Amino acid sequence: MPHRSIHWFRKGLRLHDNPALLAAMKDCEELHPIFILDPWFPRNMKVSVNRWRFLIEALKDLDENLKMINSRVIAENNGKPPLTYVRLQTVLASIGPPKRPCSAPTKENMKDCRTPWKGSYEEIYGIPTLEELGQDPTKLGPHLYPGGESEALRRLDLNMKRTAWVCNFKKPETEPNSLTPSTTVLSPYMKFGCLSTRTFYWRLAEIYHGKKHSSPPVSLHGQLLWREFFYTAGAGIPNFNKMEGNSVCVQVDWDENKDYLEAWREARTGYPFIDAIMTQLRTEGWIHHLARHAVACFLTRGDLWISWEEGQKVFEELLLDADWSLNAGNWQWLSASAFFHQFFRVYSPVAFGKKTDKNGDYIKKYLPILKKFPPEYIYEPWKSPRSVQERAGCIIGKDYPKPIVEHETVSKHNIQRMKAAYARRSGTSGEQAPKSPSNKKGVKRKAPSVADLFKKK
DNA sequence: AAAAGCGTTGAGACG
DNA sequence: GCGTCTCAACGCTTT
Repeated sequence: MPHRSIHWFRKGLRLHDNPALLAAMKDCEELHPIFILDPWFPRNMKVSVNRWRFLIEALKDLDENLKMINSRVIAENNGKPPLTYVRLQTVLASIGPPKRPCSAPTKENMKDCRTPWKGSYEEIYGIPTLEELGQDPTKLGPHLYPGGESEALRRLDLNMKRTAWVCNFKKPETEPNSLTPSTTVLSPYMKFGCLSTRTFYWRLAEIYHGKKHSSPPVSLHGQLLWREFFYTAGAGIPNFNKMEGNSVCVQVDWDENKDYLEAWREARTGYPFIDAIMTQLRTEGWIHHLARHAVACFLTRGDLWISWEEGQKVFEELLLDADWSLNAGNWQWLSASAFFHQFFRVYSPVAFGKKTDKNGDYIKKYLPILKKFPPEYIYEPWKSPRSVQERAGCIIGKDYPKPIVEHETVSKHNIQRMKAAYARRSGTSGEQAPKSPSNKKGVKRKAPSVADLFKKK
């Protein structure tokens, strides 16, 4: 049976002739090789610097050798995670497609296998209710995406039935503000592993077979590759969910602005498109990818100049599909901190939504207070004459906030601030993509490293 | 219109 | 003549 294992390296600091390590890897889907450097040791045992050097070298060598047999993508790219999608595709082309999924276990598989089950099982190990978890069920939003494998497979089937839609799928052409999702919303199921990536991949491959179909990066296959793209980045780049100590992340002098951050999080920026998206996020737990673009750009480089790490926290809390690497990676992308560098391309919180929803029906759905505004003012209600606001039963500044910033002004200013941040990056002599990723000094970590644990005390 | 950086490519230096 | 390295130019970037 597939399982996870921990291999505790104590004295056998080697890969060769290591039966315990081999046994740990057998049918193992997740291996955690560990060595315990007990801080007690240096405090209580006198060990010469020569011996320490020997141990450190042994651990480094072990670490390198373990990496060699792991992380195939990253290894294929000379030990560095691919920083562009094209590069990832090149690497994947040499690795080939993923393995076929294995079939689900049946009663037959369980024939000779017992599950010890006592009467008190439910009571002791049963799944807790929301109340028992300290959650308030009255705060629940609409139940649009029920959890679980059964729903995942049902949803997959439903989507895969539309073969023409699947073959023509181009992500940038789907709509961020349609009233029902314009994409599959399989991401929460992927995040929790209710749906296997390989199952999804091969279902698509079967549908594509012999037909004309879209390709990565915009196709559905392409979406799965984006996931791999950020997974390799998240696995291979230290401090990937932070700006500081993150080698691919542009160091930006973000503001701390509690009021702006709260306004953004609580859907009262005064920009209906932004606030509608943030409302959908809070109530339903899923928003379209391009809607994420719009609010992420607004929070960071576009308008509010607040660190992407703050946005990351809010998404982590509210998104059903929040996935560590994808969340960190996409926030860096949208804030032009990494992967994407054309910071002068700023989403307009007014114009962007209009492209696919002239009427503002999406805004009216999530911000019903604005529903009586005519289409020409729905994206910019503060521009409407008083009489229009009265007729709509919504006075701007009283019933719905005025814009907290003036987009035209702040976005221009922020582009200049981005430009300065990039100039500092290339200007400061040191940090220019070091040759080997291992030899970067001066990198500060926030999480305590092993070394930190040995410093002081 | 231009703003940036990644990765590739091709030319040239070097051994 | 050949392989390796360095450098600058260029094309591309999910909207």
